[in-house]
Amino acid sequence: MVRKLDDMSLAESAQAAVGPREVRAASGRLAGTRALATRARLLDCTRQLLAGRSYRDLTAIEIARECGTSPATFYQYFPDVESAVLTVAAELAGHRGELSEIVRSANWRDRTAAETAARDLARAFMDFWGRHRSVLRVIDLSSAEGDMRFRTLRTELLNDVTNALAEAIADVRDPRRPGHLGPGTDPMAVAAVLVSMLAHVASHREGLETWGIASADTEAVMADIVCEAVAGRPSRRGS
Amino acid sequence: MVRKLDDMSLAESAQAAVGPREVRAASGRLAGTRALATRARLLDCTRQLLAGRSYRDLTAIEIARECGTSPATFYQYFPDVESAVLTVAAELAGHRGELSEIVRSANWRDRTAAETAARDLARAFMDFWGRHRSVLRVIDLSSAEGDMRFRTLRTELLNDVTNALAEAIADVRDPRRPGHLGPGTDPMAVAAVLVSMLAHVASHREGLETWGIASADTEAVMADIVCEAVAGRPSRRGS
DNA sequence: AACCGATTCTGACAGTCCGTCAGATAGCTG
DNA sequence: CAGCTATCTGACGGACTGTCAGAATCGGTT
Repeated sequence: MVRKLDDMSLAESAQAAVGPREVRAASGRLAGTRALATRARLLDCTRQLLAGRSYRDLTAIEIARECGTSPATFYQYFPDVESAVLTVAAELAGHRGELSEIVRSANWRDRTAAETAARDLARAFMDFWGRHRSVLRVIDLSSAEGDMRFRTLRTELLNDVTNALAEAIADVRDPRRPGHLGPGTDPMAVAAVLVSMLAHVASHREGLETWGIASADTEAVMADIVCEAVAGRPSRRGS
Repeated sequence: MVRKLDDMSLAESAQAAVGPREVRAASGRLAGTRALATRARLLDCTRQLLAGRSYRDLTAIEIARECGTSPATFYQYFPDVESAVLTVAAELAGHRGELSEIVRSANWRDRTAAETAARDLARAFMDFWGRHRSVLRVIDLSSAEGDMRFRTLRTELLNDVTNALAEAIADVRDPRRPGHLGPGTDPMAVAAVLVSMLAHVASHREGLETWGIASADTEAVMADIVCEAVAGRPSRRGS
């Protein structure tokens, strides 16, 4: 019996010995070095191909070929292409701190600091999406299609920033400062909407540019909107 | 020679007799009633299946089966599954007025009217996405993947609203009214970001609800943000 | 250095889907 | 009903899926 390694990836950490969950044959053994290397190579190829082919056309055979191994080997490690992609996606969750850190470390009560933080946040989203766009696209589609594995992952990924923003909003909100979104609005809803905006614009940056809208502009606009929503608008400023 | 009908769909209108563009055999003839009916039936099934299966698993054979016809028939009308979906998607472009109308018919200089319009717009996005989510998802993915056919379509779909918003923004902008996004910001960029936000939140409504954020709240938040960005914020209001 | 057991990989196969013919069927006209 | 044309489909070669049983490889042992 060969134990499938699929679920290992979802929690690369401690609980590698979760449940037997034997999918193929005998022996509940862990993976050796060679196996781990092969698996990693397969994941690399998956990531790489995903950046080129369309998700719909990504095929198990092609991944195996690109990796210089046989299709059977692929199936040794992943039950299907989706799972391999899910695993690649799961690796992104490790970087989730990058974004929330920016939010948490800023003092949103100070106008100038807030403006800088908002700008940094927008830029960070652009960066992050730029580096991982192909994978993030798939996460988005699959989670929108209702696949809970991807939806959980997406939540995990964005949870941090969203929470951080919600906290900042709740923290800054002050009856004496005018200009916030209505006091009745749920900070979490505001945060979620902001994150959605950042994510989507980042994801379609290329399209917007094709259409004649410079990234620098969208970045600035997003920063403004974030800043307003979180820190509120000072009574005078714009033109 | 049988003429492929694929491109017909992209411009159901006048130019049905575009170019010969014979893909299969002889005779550059137009489709008869029966053919049109079959094609329409195939499109219906495509739409319907897309709502259930995941895009990745949507297969030509399945569409044909669902439709009670043979796979060969499917290929008579569409070169591949993608094209069928593209055609289904193209039909949505016909509804693009729904959204822009809301923007155009409102008087954004009047605060109350602007608030109502923004709210209506948010609701309209939610509605529209609710009705066509499965197709819109695919448009999003494919255009993000760089497929120009889908990207053009997406642009066509959102162009109207975006332009309308940009016009509204430019129109309302007035040096004496404080509270707008920086005067240097490109109205088009602002509009594009707003539309992105609306679209993405609408597309992930379900996910947000699962996560405990009520649609009514997100709707309100989006409306607020749109209103601010377009009409500017009055010097006093929130708590 | 030759052997052994466990680990890892792969050739080969049955099943399904893709995409394309040539030819069968159905509809219209006289 | 004959004849013509538009429309549909059976059937095929080729590709991908998913699963074996057995081959290749590795680490350790004598």
